[in-house]
Amino acid sequence: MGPKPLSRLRRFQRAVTTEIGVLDDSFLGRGRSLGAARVLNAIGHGCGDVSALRDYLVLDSGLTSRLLRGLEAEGLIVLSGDPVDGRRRRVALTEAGRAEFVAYEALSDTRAQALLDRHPRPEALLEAMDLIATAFGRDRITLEEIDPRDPKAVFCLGEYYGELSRRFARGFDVSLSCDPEAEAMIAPRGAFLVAVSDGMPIGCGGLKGHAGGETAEVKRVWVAPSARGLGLARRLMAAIEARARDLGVARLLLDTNSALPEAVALYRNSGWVEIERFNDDPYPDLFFEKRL
Amino acid sequence: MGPKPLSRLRRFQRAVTTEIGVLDDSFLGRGRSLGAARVLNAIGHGCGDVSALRDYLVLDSGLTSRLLRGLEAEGLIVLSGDPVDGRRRRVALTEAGRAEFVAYEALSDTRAQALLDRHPRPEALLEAMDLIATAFGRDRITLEEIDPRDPKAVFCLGEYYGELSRRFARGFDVSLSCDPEAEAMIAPRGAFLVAVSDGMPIGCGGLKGHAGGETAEVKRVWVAPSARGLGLARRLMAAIEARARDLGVARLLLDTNSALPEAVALYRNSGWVEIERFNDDPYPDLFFEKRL
DNA sequence: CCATTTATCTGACTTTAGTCAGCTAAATGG
DNA sequence: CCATTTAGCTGACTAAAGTCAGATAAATGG
Repeated sequence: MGPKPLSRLRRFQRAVTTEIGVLDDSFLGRGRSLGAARVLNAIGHGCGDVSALRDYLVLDSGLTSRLLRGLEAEGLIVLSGDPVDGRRRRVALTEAGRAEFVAYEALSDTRAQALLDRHPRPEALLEAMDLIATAFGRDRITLEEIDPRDPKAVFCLGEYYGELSRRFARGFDVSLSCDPEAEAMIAPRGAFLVAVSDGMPIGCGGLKGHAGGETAEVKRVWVAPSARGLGLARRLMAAIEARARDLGVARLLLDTNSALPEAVALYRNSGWVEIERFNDDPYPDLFFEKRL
Repeated sequence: MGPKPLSRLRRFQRAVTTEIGVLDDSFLGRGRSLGAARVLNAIGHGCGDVSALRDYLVLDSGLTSRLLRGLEAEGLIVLSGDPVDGRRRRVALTEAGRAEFVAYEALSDTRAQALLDRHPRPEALLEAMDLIATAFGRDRITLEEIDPRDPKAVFCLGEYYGELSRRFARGFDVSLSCDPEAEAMIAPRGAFLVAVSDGMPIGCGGLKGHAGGETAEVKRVWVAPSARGLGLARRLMAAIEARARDLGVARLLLDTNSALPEAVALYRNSGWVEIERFNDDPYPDLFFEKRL
């Protein structure tokens, strides 16, 4: 019998606390206490008001106040009253503060890079890190409707195409497939959704509509390998269907390939019905329909 | 262009510091400071003398002394002089100390279990954790010569057989293969090595010898998926060859299968020469020799 | 308008972590 | 044997983190 799950988790904990602890050290060494550096960093990352800061860093209100006073005295931040609620205070970096923030970022980037450089196969390491980060943050995965030409969307589509060319026996070439024009996947004709976990795009799905059409197509549904098994594809499909209903679509179509059995299984057990081929795209070999 | 390696690493860092921080909290909440709890824990995990403790926890000698004094006053530990070196001091848990240690362990096990339970596919998560823990601790991977019936060896062999049955088109059944008797892989006839990373077995390899024989066979070389790409197989092979030389072996043999191309490539580029079939085991289809 | 709540600030305080110099006793290397 | 090194102990000290009880001013709910 091998190592138990708990002992594996504990081993991971030991490994990570030492290695990742080194990254946290980059908050020291600029003549400021860890607390002050953490506050400066949180502000740099967009914590615009004091109460948000307290919540984020889980600090006592007295302590927060004192740390802010210190940074203010150094000329790194400016505090101002909130125009809406006079009790609240807003906080922003000064020019000097931004410079300090950038210096901290550079420091921890250097250390992070060193950590990656020491490793012979960084890509495998990063994939494992993505999986863990996504798993830990899975309650905070959000779906956002964006332009399909947005960098996040472009990233997802690129990964999607790459995966198809790996999984299809004869590869995949976008230019041979019916690549929908961007306008077809933007409201009011259609929509494009990305799933985002802590700023990182981990899945997508498009609704390709026709002007005023009652029929639309679901296209480009993809979930990052690190996010599989979390029910994200189902959630994306549900969101696309809901959005289609909003846009007045009565009938949804999609085409897919039997080389993607997980996707096919999902369609079959969520109300989709197999139909005859409805286009002459060379890649799909399975066609589905769903009435909304 | 997708997320950069650094931002992926930083995202991992954020995810892990919050989630793993929760596990560290289990060191609080028993009325003792974090430092004292860490010391108690290290002793419970086998830090038998004070200098080892200091090294492990990276503590100042004065601070260590004070923390030990505190635990001693609570009646949780006993200090004694080292019989060999009178300057050193040995430390052990008392009955009460062991009870406290167990209570801490139970606390963090509960939290760790909760973390695993929240996840829909714990096995994928644990595999990613193993990969990261092994990668971070790769400078501390040790090779140990053990009895092939030791639980660590048995675990590795089980994983090895499982992998063969997955990779061979017609599966793998140990009973049909020439399973070496344990004595053949124990000195002076042979040897069995395991690679250990922070207590976890992550690879193995056996040297199967004949009594007083000049020829021996390399068997059961396996590296855990989480440890691949670190050059561990090469290191194991080198250690087995060195051990073979020590035992007076002049010629090494091994059989393998073309379904394991990484292994075959390793043999070919490290001095092994392909030869004719030398046994009637049904599984191998490639045979190698190396003169020492 | 008034009582209550909320966000922030201040001063006084404690605990913890960690440093440093100096001490003792044992071991080590000629 | 003696000078030096090493392991551990102690006391004095500092910095950081965190707690707590008010104080103040603005918002909120009748």
